[in-house]
Amino acid sequence: MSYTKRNEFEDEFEKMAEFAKCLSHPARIAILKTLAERNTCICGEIVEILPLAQSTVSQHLKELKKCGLIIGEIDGPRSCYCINVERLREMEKLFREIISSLDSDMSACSCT
Amino acid sequence: MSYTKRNEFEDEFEKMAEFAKCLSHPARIAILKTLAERNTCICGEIVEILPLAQSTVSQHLKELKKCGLIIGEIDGPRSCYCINVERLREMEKLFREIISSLDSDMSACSCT
DNA sequence: TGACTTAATCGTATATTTACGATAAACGAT
DNA sequence: ATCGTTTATCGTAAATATACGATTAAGTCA
Repeated sequence: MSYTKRNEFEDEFEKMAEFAKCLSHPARIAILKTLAERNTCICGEIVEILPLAQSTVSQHLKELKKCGLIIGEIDGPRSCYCINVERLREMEKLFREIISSLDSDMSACSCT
Repeated sequence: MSYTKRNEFEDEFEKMAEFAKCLSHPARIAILKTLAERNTCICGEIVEILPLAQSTVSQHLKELKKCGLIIGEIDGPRSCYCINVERLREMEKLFREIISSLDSDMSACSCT
C-alpha cells in the first residue's frame, strides 16, 4: 500500500497543490495577515494573537517557511519573520494561470 | 486535547482554508482540469486518466463536491460531473481579495 | 429475471496533520 | 557564570487524509 501518489501528476498541479496545502489552515492565513500588517513580525506577537500554543504556532511557521511564503531571520533570542513577496507573487500567478486555463477550457456543462 | 482549532479564526480565513484544502491534492486539480476540458464528464473517464483506483477517485470527487466546486448528477448507472462555475468564481474572488488585502497591508520587510 | 456496467460506500492500513506540554538551545542582561 | 526570555524541537496523542480492494446499489440491456 503506497499511501501517497502526489508525485504522479503534472508539475504545475503538484506545485499548486503545495501552495494550497500551505493555505489550508486558517491559522496560517492569519499568520500571513499578521505579518502583512506589521513589519516587526516577531513570533511572540503572533502567539499572542492566535488561539494556539507557542509550539503549535512554531509548527505553522515552519510550514509556511517550507513552502517559501515566509522568510525567517534569527535575531538574537527572537525570530523575525516576514512575507516573501516574490514567492507570494509566484503563487498568485500560478493560481491565476490555472483558474484561467480552466476558464478557457470550460464549455457549457451538459449535466445540469 | 482538542486536536482542531480550525473554527476559532475569522470566517473569511476559514472559508479560504476550506477552498485551499480542496485544492491541496494534485489529483483534485487534475479532476477539475479534466472536467473543464470535457463536457461529458463521466466518472469513469476520470478514473482512466488518473493513476488512481476507482474508489480513490470517488473519494476525491466527494471532497470536491463537499466544498461545492463540482456538481454531480446521477444519470442511470453513471455519474455525470461538472464544474460549479459560480462556486469557482467565488473561490477566485475570495482568493483575490485576501491576497490584495495582504498586498495593501504589506510594508517594507524589516528583517532581510 | 439475470447478467453486466458503473459508481458509491465500507473496511482497513498507513501516512500526515494538528495540537499540546516539556525540554533544549541561543542569546542578552545582570 | 547564572538567570530570564524567546523560540525551535521532541515526544506524544488524536484526528484526518490517502489509498486500495471488496462489496453494495442502481440501472441497462439481453
